[in-house]
Amino acid sequence: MTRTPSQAQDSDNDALPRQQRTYTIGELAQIFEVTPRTIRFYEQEGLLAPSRQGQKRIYREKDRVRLKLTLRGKRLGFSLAEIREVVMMYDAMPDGNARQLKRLLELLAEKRANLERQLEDIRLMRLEIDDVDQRARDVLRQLEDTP
Amino acid sequence: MTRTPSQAQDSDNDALPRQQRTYTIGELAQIFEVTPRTIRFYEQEGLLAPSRQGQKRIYREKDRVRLKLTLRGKRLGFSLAEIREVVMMYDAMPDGNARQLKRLLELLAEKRANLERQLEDIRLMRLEIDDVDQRARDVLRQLEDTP
DNA sequence: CAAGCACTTTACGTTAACGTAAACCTCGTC
DNA sequence: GACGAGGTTTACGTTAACGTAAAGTGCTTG
Repeated sequence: MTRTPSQAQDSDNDALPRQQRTYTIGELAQIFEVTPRTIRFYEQEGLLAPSRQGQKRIYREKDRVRLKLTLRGKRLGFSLAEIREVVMMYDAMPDGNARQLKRLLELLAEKRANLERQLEDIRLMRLEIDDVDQRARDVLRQLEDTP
Repeated sequence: MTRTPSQAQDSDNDALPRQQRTYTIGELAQIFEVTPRTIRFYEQEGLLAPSRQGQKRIYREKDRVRLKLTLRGKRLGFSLAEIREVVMMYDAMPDGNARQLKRLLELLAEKRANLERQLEDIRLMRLEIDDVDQRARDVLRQLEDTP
C-alpha cells in the first residue's frame, strides 16, 4: 500500500481537501456501514444522484452529505419517501416559486413537530428504562444477598 | 345514550377507577387511533395478552399501558421484536434468575445508548431544519419584495 | 324475529427496504 | 493472459407490519 509519486492519475484521493475528494460506492459503504446495495437503492429512490465515469458511480462531497442525512433520517424512523420529499424541495429551493417555498415551510414545520414529539417520547422512555433498571438491580441484589 | 340505573351488569365502565376499568378492542383502538387489526396483530406477536370473556377480548389497565408503550416505541423507530424483548423480560423479572436479570440490564443499556444517539440525531436535524427554514424564508422575501 | 352492530377467526394481499444471486465489464497484477 | 477485486445491471426473494375481505358469533333493539 506504499505509494510512489509517479503513480498519479487521480489517486491520492483521500489526501485531497474534502470538497474535491471523491468516493467509490464501496468506500461510502464502508464509511457509513451500509452495503453498496443500499446506496444504489437510495439512488433508485431519488435520494442520490452521483455522477458517472464510464459506468462507475462517482460520489462527491455533496452525495456523502446527502447519504449522511438520509441515514440520520432513517435512524429517526422516517421513511425514504419522507426524506426524499424534504431533500428534493431543498434542491428545488433556489429557483422555487412562492407556492413551492410555502409548501416547503409547511413541510419543515411538520417535521419539527414530529421531532418534538420524539423528544417527549424519548424523555418518557428514558424514565421507564431507568425505573426498570432500578427494579432489576434491586431484585438482583436481593438474589445475591440471600444465597 | 342515556343510561337507566337498572341496565347494570357490567356497564358504566368508564365511570370506574382506572385500575378496574376494562376496554373492548374497539375502545382501545379509538383511544390510540389504531385499527383493531393492529391490536390483534400485537397480541399475535406476543406484545399483549388480554383475558377473554367467551371469545371476546377484555383489556385491562395493564394492557392499555403496554399498548401505549408499544406505540411509543414504534414512534421511535423500534421494531416490534425489540419492544417485545424488553417487555417480556420486564414481565419475567420478579422470578428471574441472575443471568436473565443481567441480560435485561444489558438490554436496557443498549436501549439507552440508542436513545442517546437519537437525541443527538434530533439535535442535528433540528439545526438543519432551522437552516433550511431560514434560507427558504429569505428566498421567499426576495421573491415578494421584487415583483 | 330480523336487522344491525361489534366482535371473532382465517387467510390472502400489500408495501417498504433492502438481500441475494447470476452474469457481465474493467482494471492492475502475477 | 489468467485472475482476483471491485464495479455494473437485472431480477427475483424476503421480512416486517399491517390492510382487506369473507364468513361466522352474540347481543339488543325496533
